[in-house]
Amino acid sequence: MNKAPKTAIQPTRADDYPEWYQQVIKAADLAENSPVRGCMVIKPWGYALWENMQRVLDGMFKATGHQNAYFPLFIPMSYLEKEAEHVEGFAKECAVVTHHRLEPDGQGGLRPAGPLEEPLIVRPTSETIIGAMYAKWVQSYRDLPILINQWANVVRWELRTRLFLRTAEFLWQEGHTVHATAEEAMEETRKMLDVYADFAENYMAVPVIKGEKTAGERFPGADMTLAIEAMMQDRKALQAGTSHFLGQNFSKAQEIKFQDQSGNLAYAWTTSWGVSTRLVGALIMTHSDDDGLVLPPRLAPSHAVILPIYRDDAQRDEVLAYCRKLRSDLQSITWDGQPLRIEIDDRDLRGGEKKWYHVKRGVPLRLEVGPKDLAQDAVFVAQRDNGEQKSMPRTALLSDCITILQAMQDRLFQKALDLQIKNTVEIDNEKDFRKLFTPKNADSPEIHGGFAVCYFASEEDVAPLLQELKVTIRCLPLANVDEPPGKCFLTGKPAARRGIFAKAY
RNA sequence: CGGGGUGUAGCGCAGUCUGGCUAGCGCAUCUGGUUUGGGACCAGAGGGUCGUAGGUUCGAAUCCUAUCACCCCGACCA
Repeated sequence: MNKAPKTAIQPTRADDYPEWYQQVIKAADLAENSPVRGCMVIKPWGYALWENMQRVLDGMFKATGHQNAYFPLFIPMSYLEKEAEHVEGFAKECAVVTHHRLEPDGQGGLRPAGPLEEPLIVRPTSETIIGAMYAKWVQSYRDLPILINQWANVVRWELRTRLFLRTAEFLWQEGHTVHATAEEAMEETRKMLDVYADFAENYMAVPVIKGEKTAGERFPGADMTLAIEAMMQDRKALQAGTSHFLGQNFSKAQEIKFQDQSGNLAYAWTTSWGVSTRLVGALIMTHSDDDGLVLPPRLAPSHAVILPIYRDDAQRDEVLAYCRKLRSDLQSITWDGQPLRIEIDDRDLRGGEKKWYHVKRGVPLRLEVGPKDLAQDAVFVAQRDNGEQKSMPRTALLSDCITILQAMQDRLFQKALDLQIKNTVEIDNEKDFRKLFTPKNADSPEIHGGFAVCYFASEEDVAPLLQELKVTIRCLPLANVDEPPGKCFLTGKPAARRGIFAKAY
C-alpha cells in the first residue's frame, strides 16, 4: 500500500536542486511554461502571492511619498539610443516591433504588412520613455522632486529562461524619480534600497545583504547601483532588488533641465529602482522543502486551510457548520491590518490527498476538524514549516493564532539567516577561494560554495579566476564601508574594501 | 549562436540499436463496488494520425534526409 514516496517533491534538494525547484512550482501550481517561448503563465496561487507582494510594496512606496502612473509598453527605438551605456546594456535583448498590420499571405496564413517608419521596442525598462516625459514636466526647481512608480510588464529576450527567475516577459515595478541635487537623489536611492530590505526581511522572511555593485555589475547608465543580495538554499546568491543612482546621465541625454533658485539652468539628478516577480523565485528557494512550497505567513495567499473530516452525511453537516463558524471567527481577527485569510476545503477528496495538496502549496496552518474534535471543542493544528501538529482548544487557537503565525514568520527568517551566516566565510587566499567554489563532483555538482567575503584590489585582477570558477562579485556590503583596508586575496595588493563573492542566479 | 540530449495517451516512461501480430506500461481520468482520522483496494472503460515533412521498403515508432520544439552545458542577464 505504501507506494507513496517519502517526500512529496522528487527529486529532493540534495539530489538535484534545479529540478527540485521546477517540481515545487509545479506541485504548488504557481506557474507553468506557455506556448510562447520563454514566457510563463502565472497561475492563481502564484499570482495571489504576487498580489500580496504588490499590495505591501505599494503601501511602502506610497508611505515614502511616491505616486503610481503608467507609461507606454512601446518605446521608439531612437529613445533607447540616447544613452550610450544604456543602449549597450539592453540592445541584445530587445523585442522589436516593425509592422502594424497583418495581411493574408495567400496560403491561408498571415504575414506582417505596413512597416513602421521607426521601429518600436518593447520596453526592457522605462528610463528613456519616462525620461522623455519628465523632460517636458520639469521646468523649475519647484517641479521637483518627481516621485513616480509604475507597475508594469517588461520584456528582455533571454536565451535561457527559468520560471520566475528569468523569463522573457516579467512583471515588476519600476520607480523613477527626479531631484534637484545629487545628495537628494542619492538619499532616494538609499531610501528605496532600505524599503526593499525591509520588505525582504520582514515580509518575505528572506535575510538580505545591502551592498553596492562594482563598476562591472552596475546597471547600464547608472553612476551607482545598490542591491540586496539573498542566499538561496543551494548557497547561490540571488539579486532580489536594485536601486540606481543615475547621476545626470539620463537627464543630460534627455534634456531634463530646470531653473534653480538662483535662476541658473541645471541638469536634474535621477534615480530608478525595481523589484520583479523574481521575488517569487527567491521566496521559493529560500523557504521551501522536500515536501513542496513553504510560505512566510505574512505573504501567504491563505493563512490557514480548514479540513473538515467526517464519515457520513449527518457528521458532514455538523462538522461543516462548526468549520464555517471557525472560519468566520478567524476571519474577524486582523493581522497586518488585514483579516486573516482562511479557506475551507470541503472537496470530496481522500483525507491524505487533500492534506498533501495543501502541504505542497505551502499553506502555513492546516486546521483539521473531525467529530472527535467537535466533541472536545478542539482543533487539530498542523504547522507547515516544522511539521509540528497538536490538538488545541478552539478558544486557544483563536487567541493564539496570530502568535503562532508570527512565530512561524520569525522561524523562517531565523532559519534562512542561520544558513546565510553558516555559509558566509572570510577568505584571504586563492587556495581557500578555489576550494570553496569547486564542487567535488564536476559532472553533477553537489550543493557547495557560499558567500566569500574577500578583500580585492581590482575587478580586472580577479576577473579570470572568477570566470574560471563561475563566481561573481555580488556587492560591496554597505555594512563594511568603514572597515580598515587589507590585502587582495589573490594578488596581495592593498585593497580598500571587501566584496561578497558567490555563484549567482 | 556553439556542444550534447530528448520528442510515443493529460503526466511519467518502455519499445528504436537488430524494421514484422491489433503500439504497450505506470500514474491520472470516467463507471460500478468495497473502504474511510488520512497520499486506499478490486473490476471495467475511454483516451495515440509515435514532434512535423519527405524518402527507403511488401511492411517504418524503429532506417535515411530535412525541419521544428523542448531540456542540459557554455557566452549574456532582474
